[in-house]
Amino acid sequence: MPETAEGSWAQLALDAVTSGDRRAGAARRAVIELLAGERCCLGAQDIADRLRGTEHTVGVASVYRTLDLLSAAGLVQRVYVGGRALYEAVVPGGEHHHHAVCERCGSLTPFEDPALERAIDGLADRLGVRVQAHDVLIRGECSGCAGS
Amino acid sequence: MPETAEGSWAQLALDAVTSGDRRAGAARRAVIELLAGERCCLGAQDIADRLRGTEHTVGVASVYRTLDLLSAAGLVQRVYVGGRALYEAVVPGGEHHHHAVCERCGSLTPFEDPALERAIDGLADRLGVRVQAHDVLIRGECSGCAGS
DNA sequence: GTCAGTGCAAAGCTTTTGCAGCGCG
DNA sequence: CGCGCTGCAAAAGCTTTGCACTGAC
Repeated sequence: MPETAEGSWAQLALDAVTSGDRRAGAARRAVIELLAGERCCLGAQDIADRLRGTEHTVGVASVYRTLDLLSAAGLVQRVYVGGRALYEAVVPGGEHHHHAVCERCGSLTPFEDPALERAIDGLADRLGVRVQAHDVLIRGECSGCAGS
Repeated sequence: MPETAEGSWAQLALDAVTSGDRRAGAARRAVIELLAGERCCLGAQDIADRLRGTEHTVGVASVYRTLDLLSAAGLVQRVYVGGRALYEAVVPGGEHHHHAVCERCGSLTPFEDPALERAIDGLADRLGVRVQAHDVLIRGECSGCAGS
């Protein structure tokens, strides 16, 4: 989904996955294509299931292996919610967002907040750690569920 | 570990666990006692293992059941790191902190930051969600590992 | 032609559930 | 002395690993 000046996320992902002596098989291409066209987080099993009926069935193992590769390259963000891992395409160095999960209906809402990012940046110095990444998860009730 | 004016966290936990028609068996007492004397996060399996050699062996199932109870009462905080759940005693309404995990050595460092809390509070209004809780996890390299 | 990638199936882990018996209140 | 709690073991998920085979380069 996200576009950059140099090319689409899908292109970046393909590059990452074919760098070195790596090769781009059908499974990797299929996973990347699906992820590129998706706006919300997906679980590994979801990805395999969605690909099952299409031109090429992809095994769960290949999904995990591809996601590991992309995650290491900083091209997918791993979000743990409710003990499960969800994956989402992100452009490294680009805008980055977090999620609010509704405890009632389970819906996931993405959001971004500069003040939050600033607070975390400031923290890095104070703690004396080299921050590579950070995850924020808000848990509560979404506007739809709060009314009932 | 945390103390309040009304009593220790252990007492609060015991109260929570015996409210209504609930009873405090040996397993619940043992888990609460262990958690009360621990300053860092523990996994469910860790808790069961530590209790194995003591006066009373506690089954993993009882550990999970006790943790669920305490979690629902807001007396333990669940932290997902690396796909596993870790548990930690917290005083509801008291100071509350988050964690930085070192990607190199796996060490977990607690921290608190008012600016971060303010940013999240401000977010609640803007998003239109009723925020019940929030998790923040910083991933990077701790000061010890960053040098090498 | 070589060797990385792939799907399937089996294994590994964490967490949940079922159950007979124990023991708290 | 009833009913909730407990430990054990089995089950249920999610994720990883092993392996023979396919197919990219």
